[in-house]
Amino acid sequence: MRDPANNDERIEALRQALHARGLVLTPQRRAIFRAVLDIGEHPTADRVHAALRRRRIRVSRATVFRTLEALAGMGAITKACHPGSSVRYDGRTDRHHHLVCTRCDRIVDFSDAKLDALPVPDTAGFGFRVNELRVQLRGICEQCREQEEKA
Amino acid sequence: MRDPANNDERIEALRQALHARGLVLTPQRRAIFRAVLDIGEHPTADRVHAALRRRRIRVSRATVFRTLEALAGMGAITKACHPGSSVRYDGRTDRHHHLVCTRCDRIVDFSDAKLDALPVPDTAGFGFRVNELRVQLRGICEQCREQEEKA
DNA sequence: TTAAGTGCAAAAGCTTTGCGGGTAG
DNA sequence: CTACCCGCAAAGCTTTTGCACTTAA
Repeated sequence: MRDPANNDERIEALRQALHARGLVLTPQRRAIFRAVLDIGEHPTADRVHAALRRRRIRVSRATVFRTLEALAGMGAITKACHPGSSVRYDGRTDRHHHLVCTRCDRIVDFSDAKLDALPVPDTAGFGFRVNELRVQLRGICEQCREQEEKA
Repeated sequence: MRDPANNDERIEALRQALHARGLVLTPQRRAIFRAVLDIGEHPTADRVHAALRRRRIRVSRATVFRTLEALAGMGAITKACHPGSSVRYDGRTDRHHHLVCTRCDRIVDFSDAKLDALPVPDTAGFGFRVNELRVQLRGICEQCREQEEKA
């Protein structure tokens, strides 16, 4: 997600998606969206807010929460599944998979052609309309392992 | 998780796991553990606390939070990955998979032999020690779809 | 005696909501 | 004018922490 040309495309797509709903791409929305794409690491709302402040972009916390929720609602970004206690947003909307550290809740993207080719299993009877299949590899990340060794 | 004989086995296993760490299976810990197993639906700490109160079992909120965290830490239960904003616990520790509703954060277990047989992809270079592979099917649950149709 | 365990209440962290003022069509 | 939009502050959740008291080895 550090391809600036692609980011421009996605911002343009966002503008259109907003417009289709009678909404506007404000400077705040643009900045919040860009921040999620730039940070990459499945940030929390608070992390996005902090990143914006560091860049001297003034946006209120409430607007960050509202906007991230709205962007996720219209599919411009997604919510990442995680074992922790605050919502994590994901700039990627394409099919991909996650390594999840069960110690520190870190989430790292990875891709795997075989996994991408997996057919969605039959889950009729559960009443779900399934939109996508994602694989999670749960484990312990390098940093947590190092910390563990000290103790 | 509604097999009472199995629950008894698991409580006995928990007693031993605690004992191995110099800890004790107190009435509170037993009740909290049983509640997670009985509820089944990947409850939050607060949901466990409410369930216990409904059964007239008095346990403080702090103890519920502390205990669930400890049980997860020693592997007696797990944390479920979810897109929401509060920790979800899972009584199951065996390999299984989840349907996740991206609208209401409902989590439903499902099993699939083919998925269980999936080899863990090569993720050398990420520094993770991977312990398990889980598949998530993200979508919209029946209740949310019905609600959607009304609107 | 000592360490573990719990409840309570306060603190801390995360998220939503209500409202007032601003702004663009 | 009328929505939309944002910031602010308050309210509402969720989770952790400090402390006092109890209990069991």
